[in-house]
Amino acid sequence: MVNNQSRITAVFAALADPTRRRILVRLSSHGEGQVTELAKPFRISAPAISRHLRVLEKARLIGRKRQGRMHMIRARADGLKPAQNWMAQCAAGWDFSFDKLDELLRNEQKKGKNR
Amino acid sequence: MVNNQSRITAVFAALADPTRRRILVRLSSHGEGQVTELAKPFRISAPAISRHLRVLEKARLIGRKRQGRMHMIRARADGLKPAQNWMAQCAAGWDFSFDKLDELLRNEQKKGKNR
DNA sequence: GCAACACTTAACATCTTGGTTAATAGTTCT
DNA sequence: AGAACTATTAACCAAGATGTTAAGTGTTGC
Repeated sequence: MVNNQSRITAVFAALADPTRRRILVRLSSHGEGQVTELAKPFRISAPAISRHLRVLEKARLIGRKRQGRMHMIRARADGLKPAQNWMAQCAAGWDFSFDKLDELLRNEQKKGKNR
Repeated sequence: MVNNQSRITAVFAALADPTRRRILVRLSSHGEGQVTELAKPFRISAPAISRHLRVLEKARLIGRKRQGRMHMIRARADGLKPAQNWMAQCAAGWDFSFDKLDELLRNEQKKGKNR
C-alpha cells in the first residue's frame, strides 16, 4: 500500500462539507447537470459553488466536460472507493468490547505495581 | 432519516486529518491504549494529541474510560457507520458512464436550440 | 460587433483548525 | 506533604477554509 493517504485526506475533507455532500447527492439522483442548475438549490454565490466543485474535482469525486459555455458535471463512480476501503479496513479490527477494555485495564494496573 | 447530517459532518471532518486516522488505525490493531502510549509515534505535543482525541470523541469514533490518572481509549465499533451508510447510499446512484453524459449533453444542446 | 450567458479567477474578510508553550487538575508513590 | 506522572485547559499564532463582490474568459445569438 503506497501513499494514497493524501488522496484519502482529500476525499474525507471534501465530504466534510454539507454543501458538497448535497451536491453529490443531487448528482447521484439526477445523474449530472450543468453548474448553474446544480447551484439552484443553494443560496450561496456562484463563485462559492465553483470552488466547491473544484474541491470535489480534485478529490476525484466528480468529473466535468466542457460543452460550449456550460460545464457538465457528473459524479465519478470510483471516487469514494479509497475512503470506503480505508473505513472497511479500519472497522475490521474494531470489535473490542468494554469487557476486553476492563481486562486490559487490569493488566496495566499490574504492570504499574511491578514497576 | 432525521438530521444526522451534523453527525456525518463530524465523522468526515475527523477522518480528514492524517494524524487522527493513524490514531484510529493504531487503535484498530492494538485494541486500545492510554493517551501517552497512543501519542508515542507522533512528534506533536501532548496537547495536540489531546485535542485530536477530543475531536474523535465528539465524532463518537472513540470512547474513553478514566482509570486513575490514565485515560484508556478505545475505538467505537459503530462510529463509522453513519458515514459508511451515507457513502453507500450515495454510491448506489453513481453508475453513469461518459456515454450517458454524452447523451444528456446532446439533449441539452437540443433544448438550447429550441429556446 | 456586442449584449447576454455560463462559469472561473482575483482580492478580500472572517472563522476554523492545528500547532505551540505555560499553567492547571487529579493520581500515585515514597 | 511533596515529587513525579498523566492528561487537559488556556492563551496564543500561522495557515487554511468558506463566504462575499468585482472583474475576467470564453460562448451564444441577434
